[in-house]
Amino acid sequence: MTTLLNTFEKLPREKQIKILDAAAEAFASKGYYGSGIKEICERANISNGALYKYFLNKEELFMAVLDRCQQIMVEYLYEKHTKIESSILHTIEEYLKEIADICEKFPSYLTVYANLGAPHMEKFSERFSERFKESGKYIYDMVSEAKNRGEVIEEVDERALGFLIDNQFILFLYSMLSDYHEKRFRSFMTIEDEIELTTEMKIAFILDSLKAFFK
Amino acid sequence: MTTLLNTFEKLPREKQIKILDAAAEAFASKGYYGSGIKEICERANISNGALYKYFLNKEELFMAVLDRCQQIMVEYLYEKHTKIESSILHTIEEYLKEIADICEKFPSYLTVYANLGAPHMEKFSERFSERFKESGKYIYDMVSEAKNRGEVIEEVDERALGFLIDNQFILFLYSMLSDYHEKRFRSFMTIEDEIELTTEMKIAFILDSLKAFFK
Amino acid sequence: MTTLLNTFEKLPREKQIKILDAAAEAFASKGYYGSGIKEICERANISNGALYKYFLNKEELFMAVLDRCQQIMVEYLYEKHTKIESSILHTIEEYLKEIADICEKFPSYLTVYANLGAPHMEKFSERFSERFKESGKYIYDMVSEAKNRGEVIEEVDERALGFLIDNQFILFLYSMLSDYHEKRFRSFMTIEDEIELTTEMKIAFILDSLKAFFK
Amino acid sequence: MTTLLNTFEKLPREKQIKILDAAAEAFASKGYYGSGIKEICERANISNGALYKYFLNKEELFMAVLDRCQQIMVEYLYEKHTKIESSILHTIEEYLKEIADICEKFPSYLTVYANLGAPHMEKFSERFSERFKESGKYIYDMVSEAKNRGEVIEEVDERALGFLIDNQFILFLYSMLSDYHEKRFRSFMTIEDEIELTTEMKIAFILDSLKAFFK
DNA sequence: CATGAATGAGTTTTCATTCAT
DNA sequence: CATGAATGAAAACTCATTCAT
Repeated sequence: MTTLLNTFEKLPREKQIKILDAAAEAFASKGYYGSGIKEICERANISNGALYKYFLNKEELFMAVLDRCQQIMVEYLYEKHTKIESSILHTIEEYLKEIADICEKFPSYLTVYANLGAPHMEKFSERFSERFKESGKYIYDMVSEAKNRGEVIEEVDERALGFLIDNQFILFLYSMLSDYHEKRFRSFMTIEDEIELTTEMKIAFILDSLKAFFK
Repeated sequence: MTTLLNTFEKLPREKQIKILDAAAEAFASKGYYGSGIKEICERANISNGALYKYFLNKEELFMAVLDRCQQIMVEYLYEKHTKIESSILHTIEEYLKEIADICEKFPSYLTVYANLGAPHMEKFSERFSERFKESGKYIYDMVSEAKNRGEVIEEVDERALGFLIDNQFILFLYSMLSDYHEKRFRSFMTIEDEIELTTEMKIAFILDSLKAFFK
Repeated sequence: MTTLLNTFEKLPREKQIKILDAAAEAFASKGYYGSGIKEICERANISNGALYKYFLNKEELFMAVLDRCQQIMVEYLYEKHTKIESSILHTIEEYLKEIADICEKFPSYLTVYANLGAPHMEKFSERFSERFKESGKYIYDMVSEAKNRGEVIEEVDERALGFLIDNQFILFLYSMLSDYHEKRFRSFMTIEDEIELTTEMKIAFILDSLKAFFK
Repeated sequence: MTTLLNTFEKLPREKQIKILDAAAEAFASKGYYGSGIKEICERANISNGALYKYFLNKEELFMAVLDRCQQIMVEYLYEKHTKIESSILHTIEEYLKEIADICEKFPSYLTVYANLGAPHMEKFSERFSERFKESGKYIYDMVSEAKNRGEVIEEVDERALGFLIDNQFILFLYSMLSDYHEKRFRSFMTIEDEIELTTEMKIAFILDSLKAFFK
């Protein structure tokens, strides 16, 4: 009488999280196809069969992880920024800090989410296309309102600036999660491998790159 | 006395390319773990055993594909731009066109390359860390020289601007290869799904976002 | 002081039947190995655990279904024919009609029963070997009495005729339950696939094949 | 370039037979769903993977076994009887002997074939429906010709007699393969369990049951 | 060298059975 | 007693890799 997902939903939240965490960790570190059900179950300390009571198959488990990704991003990123009260540069800084924060708190989920951009993940990423419109709208509004408040230089189109800012966000996010993008960051900042590259430094660097847009 | 060439290198270049193309197509569309040796051999019209004569294993084959990625990028992207003769905005435009061009010519290789950023590809991406320094340097130089020519506004740091421009390049590249990033682009440009989004429109949009930096 | 009834026997007869019906349907349509406990429980509207309170395991459940098969056959087939009052040909006709009847009333049980003949069911069919003697005896008696009444031609051995008649019964039964045997029937009657083959036609055909034995 | 079945067809006939034999034995003794691929491979002395090179899946393997069943029956049963030269009773006797013969030579295949009549095997038996027409035709012709030669009593319809004879054949076949039907046979012959029931005895019994039809 | 059949450990998934609540 | 979540061995099937020809 109950759907399969309900079996999972009936679990204590703590256990749900443990399972999703285990899956997210696996998917983040080995990718979808590289991760095995067995390993995930071991990490989550549940039996092989239990997982298939909770989820119809591996795909559904992955989807559940993606749902939690979105949940996390909404809860920690978007909901915190419903009101833009201070200057846009400050807002951007706050936003970057927030990104850094959730990347530290939920690296696996964010990684899984970030990897959706790969072409062979199209099958999974489709369900997220709606999110872009929201995200795009959010940044556009931020810029638009700032322009109304006279904070933004006249010469630039709000949408184009929004896109540019979002690109900075995205690649900052990537740099928090992948060595590859971290190295790219270092390279532009001309920081040697031995020297530590702190989040603050990265944020300052990004803000620096953007300040020409604001009065 | 030549260096001891391995069996793959002894093949006629044409056949080498055919094999690498087949592999790149598979890896691009299905990812590393999702691609099977059998399928690649069939696409390349060689026998299963032959592949293992040419490459030690799947990993080595993937590495060879990555090497060709780099080769392509050097040949088509970097070597074409050793001299910066015209205005920086024009140079950027040319560069974006070039990116669009190689994405159309070698979508699979570029896709494979683009996906290296995923954390579970770290094992493979390490060998490319050197490239960033070059790439970073190249863009930095471009900006630096433009600044010397007085094309760039004073307020912005060359490295930060270089990073920002490179971010635009990267996400433009991604948008050429993945639906996911294409949709993100559309979302910011507020273009409906039904309307075609041409490369020219994207390039114009990016240039628009950057022009505030240049006099 | 009653005998120690097991839990199943303590259930209201109605519920017992519901469970056995569910099991019989599953076993008939998917075979013993193809049927799942879960599905049976769902059909019977009982919990998974309950079934294991009633039966030691799947095998015992199957045995219980077989017992009900036998019960049904005794009740509907054998008990109805304790007295042979009319002519043997008429008795045979009545018998065939009875077979058709219970096949329509209890197709699942009859199917399960019919499939016991398969060698991989030997494990289960052993407990029925006794039944043959009864059944054989019954038919033998029928023929024997008819012979005494002078209805049967002299040249034929009662036992051999009994066997032959029983074979007709059995394959008629099979034809009521399985498409395969139905098709065989059609083939001999040279009836096209499109034309309906009624039970009456089959019975008439069988009687026709037997009438040479009777005066 | 080659279809999957061809991989199997390329094997030396001996090995093909060994694999099909192993499969037939398993399917005969445990049924389709009760038989495991692993066990079959072990019996055939091939690896698990090899089997999947030869056959797309378990179903295809089963089909191949069925094909061999048919092959055997055609080769040993039908082809031997293209001409009916002697008296029909003698022909029937020969035919029964032949059945006994192939049952002894290929018990597994015959068993698999015999079990196709079970309703849950409908999925597989469909492809054999054509065979009935042939088989029916064959027996009908045999009876028909005998009638023309004046061997058959007038009162009986050829088709009905054909059906009756075929029923005897089928249940004789079953009795060679399954204990269950063997016991049924015994019961009608009133032979004790301890006494051996030879094939000759069974054949004689059947012939006895049929002789009333022939002059 | 090239071939492609063979291997077998590994994958995802199922399911009879158990057991805490 | 009843429940249904949990178990884990076993199923069908895959695939990177090897090796006889």
